[in-house]
Amino acid sequence: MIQELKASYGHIFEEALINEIIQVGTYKEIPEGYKLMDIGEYIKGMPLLISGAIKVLREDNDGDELLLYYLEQGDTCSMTLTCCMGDAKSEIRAIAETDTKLIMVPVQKMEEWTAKYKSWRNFIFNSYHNRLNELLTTLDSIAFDKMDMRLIGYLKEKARINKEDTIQNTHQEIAYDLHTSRVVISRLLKKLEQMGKIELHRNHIKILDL
Amino acid sequence: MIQELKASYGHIFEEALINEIIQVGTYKEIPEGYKLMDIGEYIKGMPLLISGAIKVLREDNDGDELLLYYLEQGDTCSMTLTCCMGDAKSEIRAIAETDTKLIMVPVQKMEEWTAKYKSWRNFIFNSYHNRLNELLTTLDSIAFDKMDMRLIGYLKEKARINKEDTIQNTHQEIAYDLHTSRVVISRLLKKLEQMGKIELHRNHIKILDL
DNA sequence: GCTAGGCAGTAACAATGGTTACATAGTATT
DNA sequence: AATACTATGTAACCATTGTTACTGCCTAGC
Repeated sequence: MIQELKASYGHIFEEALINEIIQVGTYKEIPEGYKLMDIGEYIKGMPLLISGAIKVLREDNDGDELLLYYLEQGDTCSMTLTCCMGDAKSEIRAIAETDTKLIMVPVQKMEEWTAKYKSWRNFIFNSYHNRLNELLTTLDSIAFDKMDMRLIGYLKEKARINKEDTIQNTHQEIAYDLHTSRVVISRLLKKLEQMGKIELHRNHIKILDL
Repeated sequence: MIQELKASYGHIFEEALINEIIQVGTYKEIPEGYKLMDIGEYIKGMPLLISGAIKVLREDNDGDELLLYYLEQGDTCSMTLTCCMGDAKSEIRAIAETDTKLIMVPVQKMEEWTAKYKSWRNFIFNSYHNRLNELLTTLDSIAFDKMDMRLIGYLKEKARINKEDTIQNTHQEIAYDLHTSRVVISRLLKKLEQMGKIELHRNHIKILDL
């Protein structure tokens, strides 16, 4: 844990803070698909991501989902950042996209460290800033783009996150993430294949030239 | 300024902080329609709203707009909150929705006060929290609702913000805010009128029962 | 090999929203 | 009052997306 913490956060946190994290934090390895947080749940701790990726989702009234963004190494969940103020419930669902290593920090420490460590303040403000900007980017694509562009963006981002040029998902799963129907995705994917941009296979999609 | 600051923020900021704000802040009265901030601009100060409302917009590649949310009394612009970290440019446009009174605080103070005052930390974290949640609500309505529901929500919110049951806007202006076309808005408004929910007039809309 | 279940392809159709075009009605300017 | 401008009403049409239904295909389990 100590080595991995230093590798990921050593350059942004001061020595004393690193030591405090080591003392109160718990190292966790999360398997792909594990649900870290659900809507309406109370927030217990804040995760500092060391490796892997977490997908953050929003849910509509019918229980259908919409992918918001991914958290990666060096990120934290900004939704947990306000938990220390009161009994804030989660507005989002978080699921491990890949096997993930992280350190869980008890939320009580957050307020304390914010007063104490400048590097922690910077980290927290940066996190908020990044999350807000990610949300805006997501909102842009939903509000301004048509489904074909959203799909291309989704495939690119997914490939980047998983460090592969193959998307290991069914059309149905993609449809859930983009909040549309399987038929729509199949239709658009077929068009992309005909344009020579991807190759379609059962349960996976090979990206050629997006 | 002092009285108005205390009336709006006296119950959340400690005495010493109020005094600092009085020393370094500048009181401003902003007329309706004034552009406080545009996309790509560097952020100079953070506004603490005393009265009035500010609409916050996002822009697409064609220069068309989309209303994100309103800032009201007790709010601050969370986009400015990260400016102190580096040279962050604004991602949004902010325009006074009504005549607005606010206090501008130089951004350098933010980091200093975050270390020094617990009430300031709470305020900042609360602001981020509220802004994130507002953004999520906006995103929900764009992603999950159809235009008729978005329009109803828009009219309700606009009436609430302006403390009137009359919306002083043309169909074209509403269309801009919702990122759609005037014809679509006219069509839907006419339906709402036929359902007895609103009354249409030139340049304004009377809300009956939304 | 056979079968059941999940996955993908596709057609046909419906619903929603965006576009163009034009008519009409207020309002302001002269 | 004549004119010009802006706001609104509405029809017709198109594009995109969503829905339903049915097909065949692959694969795991028997």
